Amino acid sequence: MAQGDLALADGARLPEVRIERPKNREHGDWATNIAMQLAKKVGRAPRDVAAVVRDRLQDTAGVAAVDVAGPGFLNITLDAAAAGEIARTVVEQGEAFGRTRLLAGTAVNLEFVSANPTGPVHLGGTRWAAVGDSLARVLEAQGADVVREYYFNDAGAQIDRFARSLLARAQGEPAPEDGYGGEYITDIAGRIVAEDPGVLESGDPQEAFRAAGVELMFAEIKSSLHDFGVDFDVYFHEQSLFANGAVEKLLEQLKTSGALYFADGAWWLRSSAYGDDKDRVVVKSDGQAAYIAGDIAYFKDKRDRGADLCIYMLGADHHGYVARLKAAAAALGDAPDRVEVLIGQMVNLVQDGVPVRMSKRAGNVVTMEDLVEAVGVDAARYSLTRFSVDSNIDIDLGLLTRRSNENPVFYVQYAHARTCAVGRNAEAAGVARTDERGAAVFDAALLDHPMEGELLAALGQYPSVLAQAAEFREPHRVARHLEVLAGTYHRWYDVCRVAPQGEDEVTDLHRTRLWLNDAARQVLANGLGVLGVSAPERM
RNA sequence: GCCCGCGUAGCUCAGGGGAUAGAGCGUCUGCCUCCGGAGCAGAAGGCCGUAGGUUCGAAUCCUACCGCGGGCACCA
Repeated sequence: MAQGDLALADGARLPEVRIERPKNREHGDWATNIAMQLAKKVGRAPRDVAAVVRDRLQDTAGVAAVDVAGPGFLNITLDAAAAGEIARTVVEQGEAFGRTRLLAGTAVNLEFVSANPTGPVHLGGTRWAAVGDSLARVLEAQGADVVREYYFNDAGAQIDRFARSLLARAQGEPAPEDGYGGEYITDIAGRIVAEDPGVLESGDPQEAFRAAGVELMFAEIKSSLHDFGVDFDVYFHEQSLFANGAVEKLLEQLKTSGALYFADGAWWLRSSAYGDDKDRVVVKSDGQAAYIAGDIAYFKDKRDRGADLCIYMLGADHHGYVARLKAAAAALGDAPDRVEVLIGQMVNLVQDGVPVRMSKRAGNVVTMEDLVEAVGVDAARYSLTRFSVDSNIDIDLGLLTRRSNENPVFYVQYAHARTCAVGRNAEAAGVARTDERGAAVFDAALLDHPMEGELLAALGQYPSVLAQAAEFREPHRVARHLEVLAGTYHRWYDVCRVAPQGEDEVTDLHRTRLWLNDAARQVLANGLGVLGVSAPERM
């Protein structure tokens, strides 16, 4: 074996080479742990392997240094010119920077919110609205075709309770014991009577209140979602599944195909094969379809409409559904990974440190509109999206209503506003990204200040952050990176001027730094766009 | 009892096998002659719930236990 050669041991396979933007700037522009992974396979010490790779890499164009560090990491540092190119790339790609075609051709059906039309969207639903819409944007940024879907649950017993509650209020009686008692019930009942004064004397007043009430509630939900920046492509009515006989037809098909089995007078789905603690009844012994029958039919409908992947976002109180939905897919002969269920934890409301109970029935509901009124759409969406959905979160209403700048959305938005201010000032001082003839003036090698290196690195990390957010279905990663980027930008602003001071001459350094400033503005804007939060030019 | 999630700085939370575990808020000390001080620099603050295991390497993966939150219908 010649000096510097590496030979794999018999039967050993080459590991995947992964090279990434290191978290710590002292570890260069790019880093890889390949030497540590290879060490055993080639029978040499990790640092020795790293040294061999280093010798091969260090003459590569644009590479300033390759260092072996720690237990055997390879840290690659680019020269200023190569590292600085990212600024030009960002500006030239504009809104496209960070987007890929990784999921091109994949049709995703993303179902979220799906709150019952028995009341306004509450805080939990508001979290899914913010996170779900952002996830849709994250997936679209990777090229996926996303259908945002809202399952409108208008066929169940809770709607009967809703109708009876409305009727009772209209007659001046208290809400029934199992009904809904919020103020909005009185409000809606009043609107129904105002619109149709004879409704109480009609043949079937409860049915009249049901139809009109659902209609009004639905319109209200749609409108508050729209004001929240969330517009669904499909509002799917549960009732439509039963109305056209799709469920019955499907059930017959499943009975004969062997997907269901008959026992104790009922038809069962073998959901226990998919992690459920027991099998579930699909057709009750009285011949009626159970709720899950609708789920199966609904899933089939989504697939028939072309969805390759069906993502359901559900609250933690529905986690028991995961196995059932997977089983539903299997009953139709689909692979269980056609179904993905994202379980999000609860949002708790705290007022001055004391938990507030949220209950539609009790009427002390905190709604999407309440939150927006208190803090605005941007702060509401951002503060709900910056957390992993795996975490229970406490929202202190007192804090939010105080409009304190504890909310990081201000920090990020301010960074964006500042990039715009710097751009305006640069223009006033005669600094442009181009010369008099309109040709680009960009000399990446001039961006050699350590803070510029950090800012360039933060910009360079954005595409992989976005890709990871899509892969793990975690839009909060984008928000967190924007906070890092905003901090880096503020520090850069502090030490590197774009506009010349006083009567100083405009140089290529100023022009080149304007590219960097504008690149930061672009990435902040792109990231905020993914979160559905505005990027103000002034605040 | 069984199932899901969580447990990281005083508080709220990042961290999806790597290097010295991070941010914001809060506390303390500094920085306004010049692109927005809604900013910046620095300090203090951690047995990453506990105990084992896998690995060259674990906050991260596995097991058990403890604590917190949420579930467990031939309801919808």
